[in-house]
Amino acid sequence: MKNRIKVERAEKNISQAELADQIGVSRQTINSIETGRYVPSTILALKMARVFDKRVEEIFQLEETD
Amino acid sequence: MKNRIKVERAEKNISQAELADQIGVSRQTINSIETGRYVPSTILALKMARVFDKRVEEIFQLEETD
DNA sequence: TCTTTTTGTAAAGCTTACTTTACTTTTGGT
DNA sequence: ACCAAAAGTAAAGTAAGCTTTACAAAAAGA
Repeated sequence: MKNRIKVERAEKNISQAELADQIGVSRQTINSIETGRYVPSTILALKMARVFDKRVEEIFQLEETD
Repeated sequence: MKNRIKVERAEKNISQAELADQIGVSRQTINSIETGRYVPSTILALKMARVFDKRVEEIFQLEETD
C-alpha cells in the first residue's frame, strides 16, 4: 500500500511529531507508516484523512501486492 | 468505530462468506469486523470500499471513543 | 417440520501494529 | 562551521489483527 502522508504534511507544513500529536500516536508510528514499514488501522487512516481534510483513498492507495 | 457492512451486504445481497471471498480474508474476519470485535487494517477497509463502490468514510465512521 | 444456509462465537496460534527508549543521520538556519 | 530541529531506524515489549478448526444458534426455504 502506498501513501501520500509526506506530501500532505508538506502542504500543511507540519512535522511527523506534530501529526503524531494531532492523531494521538507516537512519532515513530507516523514515521513507520509514512515509510511503509507497516499498515495503519482504519481508525488511524480515518484520523489522518480528517487532519488533512481528504478522503482516505486520497491518502492511501492499494497496490497489486495487497 | 461504527460500520455499515451489514447494510452494504444487504444492498448487494451477499453473505459474509461471499464478501470474505471477494476480499481474500476468512469469514470470521468479516464477522468480527462487522460485529465490532476488532478494527480492520486500512488495506481491508480499502478493499471493502472497492467491493461496495463506496468511500471508506461511507462504510467506517469514527466515534468519540476512538 | 425438516434441512440447508447463514451468522455468531470461542480457543489457540502466528503475525503485525504500536509503544517507549534511545541513538544516528539529515536538513535548515545563522 | 555550528547548532537545533526533523527524520530514520532499531530493539524489546505489549496489544491487537487475522487464521484455522470447530460448534451452536438463528434464519430461510421447501
